[in-house]
Amino acid sequence: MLRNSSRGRGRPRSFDESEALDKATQIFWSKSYDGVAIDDLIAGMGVGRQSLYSVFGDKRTLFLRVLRTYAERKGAGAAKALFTPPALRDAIAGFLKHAVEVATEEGSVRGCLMVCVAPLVHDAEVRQFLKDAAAGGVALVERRFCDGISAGEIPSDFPVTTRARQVIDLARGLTMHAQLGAPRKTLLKDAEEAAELVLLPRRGKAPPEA
Amino acid sequence: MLRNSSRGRGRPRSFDESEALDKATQIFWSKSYDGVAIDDLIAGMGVGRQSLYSVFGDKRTLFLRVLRTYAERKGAGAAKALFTPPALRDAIAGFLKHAVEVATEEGSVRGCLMVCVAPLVHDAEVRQFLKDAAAGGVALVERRFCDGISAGEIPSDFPVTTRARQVIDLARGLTMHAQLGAPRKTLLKDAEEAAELVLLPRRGKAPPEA
DNA sequence: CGAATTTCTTAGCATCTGGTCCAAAAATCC
DNA sequence: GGATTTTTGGACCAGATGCTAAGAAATTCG
Repeated sequence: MLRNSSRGRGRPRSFDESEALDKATQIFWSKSYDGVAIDDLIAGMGVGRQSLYSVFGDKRTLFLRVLRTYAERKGAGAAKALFTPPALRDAIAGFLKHAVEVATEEGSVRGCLMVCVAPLVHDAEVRQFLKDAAAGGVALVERRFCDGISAGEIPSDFPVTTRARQVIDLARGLTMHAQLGAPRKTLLKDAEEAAELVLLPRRGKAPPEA
Repeated sequence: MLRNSSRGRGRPRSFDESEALDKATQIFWSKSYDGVAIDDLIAGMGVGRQSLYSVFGDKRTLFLRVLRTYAERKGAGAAKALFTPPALRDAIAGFLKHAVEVATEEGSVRGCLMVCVAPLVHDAEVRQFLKDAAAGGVALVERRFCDGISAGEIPSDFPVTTRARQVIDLARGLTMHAQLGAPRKTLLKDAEEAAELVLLPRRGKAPPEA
């Protein structure tokens, strides 16, 4: 019953746990929870049925773990894209472009687990996770806006929370377009335009000097 | 084999076709294609199994019909919200608010069939339909922007296509928030703010006089 | 009324679903 | 080598799945 994570007494595993998890991610991503049969997972992950259940638990548990891992990774990438560039404008554009790049990666599935798949999993825990993740994303962008205010790149009355939410919405929109098959090139341009939009000063304010 | 749509020779129908279709819409909407079993439809639509198949075809066909009907209705509502108000700003705000209202209607399911459910139906025809519908939505908003240019409400270099796409993206974002449980009041405010954002003049241009 | 036509009801089918059981295999510890 | 521990592979299960078949019921036409 116990796990043989690294070295134990029993028979060694014939698969790599995190590798199998990545495979599972792709499977859920491409077939969307309900469309995935256990047999799909077995075939795609290279794990026997019994091993799957004893290592990852049942389907729902596995999906939750996949979702958490995915979110963690994506969150890290987003944060990097957001806080690395010194200029606010590059940061926001980079954030949106990052979303596009992830959603249009070659060899992977189009779209995004959290935008296109998870929202309609009929499960309270999944829903709560998504809420929290969305709030986290907004908070991240908001923080970056605040940094921009400190740096004098945007006026101090910039509606940081509202605009942060809008950035997330636009990112979602881009991701959905990606899933529907829009070409990466177009989407990257849209991302730039979205960044430009969301950085516009409020009505009645003069634009800041670059 | 033939249909007894209004008056014919055989036994009369015991259900109203379009009423049953509305029920089906609600069912798909709340349980998302894969989650719907034929028995759910039978129970929810008040139609016998055999009748369901002979009148509506199989599950996929029924869903497609539901989707088309839904889209038609929603498109009409959106056009009305968009072209009724004389002021451009009210039109855009109204469009977004309309989306929110539909997505948060009491007694109905939260969200939107076309935003939250259909995107992950793994079917070429459905996907094409969604693409076309999205393009149609963008075109509608774009046309309204053009009217706004004619009326002198926005400058003639206003990026109508880009902004139209962004309006649709923001509407989608609002809808997804609705599905995740955001209160209508908040969403309506967000819709106003989104309208404001998307009507901002481009950088370097002075705002137009009201 | 009887023939024709259409819909309704019940039963059933083959397949797939998520999940469990159990014995064999492969490693370590003594 | 033998006991112990863990993973593996396959058989298996009860229930749900989408869909079809066959006959009874309800209506119109002659």
